[in-house]
Amino acid sequence: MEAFHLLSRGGAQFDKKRFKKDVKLFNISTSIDKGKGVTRPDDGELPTELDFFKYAQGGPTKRKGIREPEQKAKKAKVSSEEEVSGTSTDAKPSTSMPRQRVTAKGNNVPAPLESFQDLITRYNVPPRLLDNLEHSGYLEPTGIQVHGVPILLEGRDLAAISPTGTGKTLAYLLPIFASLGAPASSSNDDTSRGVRALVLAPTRELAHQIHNECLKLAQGRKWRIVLFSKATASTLADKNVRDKVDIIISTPLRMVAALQAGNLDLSNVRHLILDEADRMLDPEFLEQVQEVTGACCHSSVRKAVFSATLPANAEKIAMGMLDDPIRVVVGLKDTPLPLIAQSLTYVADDASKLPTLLQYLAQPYNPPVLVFVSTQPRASSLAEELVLSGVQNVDCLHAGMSMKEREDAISRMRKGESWVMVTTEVMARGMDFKGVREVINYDFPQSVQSYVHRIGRTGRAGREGKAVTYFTNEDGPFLKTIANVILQSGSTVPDWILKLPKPSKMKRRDMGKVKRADAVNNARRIGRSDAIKKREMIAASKRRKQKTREGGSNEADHASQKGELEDIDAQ
DNA sequence: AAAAAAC
Repeated sequence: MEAFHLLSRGGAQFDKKRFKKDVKLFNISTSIDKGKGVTRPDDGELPTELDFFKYAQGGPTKRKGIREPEQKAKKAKVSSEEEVSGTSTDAKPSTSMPRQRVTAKGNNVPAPLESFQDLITRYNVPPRLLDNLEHSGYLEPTGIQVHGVPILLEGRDLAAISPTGTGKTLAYLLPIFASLGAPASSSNDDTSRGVRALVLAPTRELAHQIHNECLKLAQGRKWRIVLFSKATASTLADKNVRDKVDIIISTPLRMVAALQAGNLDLSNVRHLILDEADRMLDPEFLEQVQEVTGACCHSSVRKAVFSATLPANAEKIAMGMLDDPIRVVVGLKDTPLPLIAQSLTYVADDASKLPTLLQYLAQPYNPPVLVFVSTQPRASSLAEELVLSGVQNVDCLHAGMSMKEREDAISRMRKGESWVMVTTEVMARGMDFKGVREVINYDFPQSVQSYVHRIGRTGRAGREGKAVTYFTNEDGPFLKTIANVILQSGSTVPDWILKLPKPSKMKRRDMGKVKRADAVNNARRIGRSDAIKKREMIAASKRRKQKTREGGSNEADHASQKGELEDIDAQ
């Protein structure tokens, strides 16, 4: 009984506090938005359509990964395939979201929603749920909600691909709430006993955020919605407590631990959601996820995967998990939103990054800024350097910190007390800080997926955003790939970057070898012209080629780089 | 390709 109290009390209290905070933040940022929106009314209309056609017709910068799915959809005019053009959403009066092309592929695709009111007329959804939507500021369904919600409500499996900040969470929570039925605590019916919905996410912060969203939308209902943690997991050892839980939000490993301890029964789960699906299907997570999905053994469990990115290998695994799935794609897969203004900044080498960032922060900027680095130590030390350099309200968040420190950092972020947040991949996915207008990739992202998710922390819910990515000579091999992604989503990149050799033909240099931390050179480099940057990058790419031909040693590489850099400096 | 995150 005590355990039971701990469980429900924790949830309820947190709910109210969070709810108020979120509402405040939300109101402030929307009012700012309206002002901005007026000055640029056409935003969001141009880029989406233009870009699709540019690449569908095979422009000079076409990319295989983007063209393929679109072409397939056109070639195979099978009756079971349905293409929904943007026109279905065009009819709507006014949405804060930019219009995006939607394709829904699969057997008997349910008709999209016209509005949230449709939920009452078509699916008998309790009006209270719609009230909660309205109170939370959700007035018009987004593309993924319009298409995804009916699919889930009609009990179909779904693979949903929709850009960052386009309302995926609501798209899967709404159907869960609409079809969950009576709370387990007030029911003797076996079918509504115990956990009936499970949402898996890759980080605790994201699980936490999803949980808050749940509490907001489920207000007035007596469902027990549990954010799985060490404390809550242990309370579930009591079967009486366990049977009264309706929804669990968790990271995979926590679930695995509880399953193995025998403290968890997932045999009545009817809704299973993988958020950030491609991340969850990464080799390191896959086994854990499979163990959890395996434990969801009810014959009528419906599964859905959601992400803004879904590389081919992840999609294959996902589709294998789903039963007669419908695949919905909003916008272009693996592509950032056009309303994020993206740019690349050349910084020559690692030592040049800090002065560049300090210079940036010395000018007026839009806090909070999210700064992404590649490792935990780099996050800590950069944050420290910024503080020492006199930058105000610097925060740091990575998974090496204690849970308390992590929670505090998030809370400062939510309250707007953080101006510069230095972080790792832990924050790259799913986190929704409505105020974030700028993202800086201090360290070059390690994949297109990472890039798309990182910069997707801004430009959320129809707002504009700005993303800057630093690149060094060492980042050359992946520069063109990211440049193409930028181009594809409506931003521009310097011509000379697009003329770099193909990434596939370059071999990545061994890292950590040549670190020229010459402060004088660094200071000079920051102000260099494009022409010089171009020379340096091409020289770097030549060195890489030569090195792969020779299979060269460290010293040889060092010497040749030094020589070439000195040549350039001399001019 | 590679670090991060998951407990």
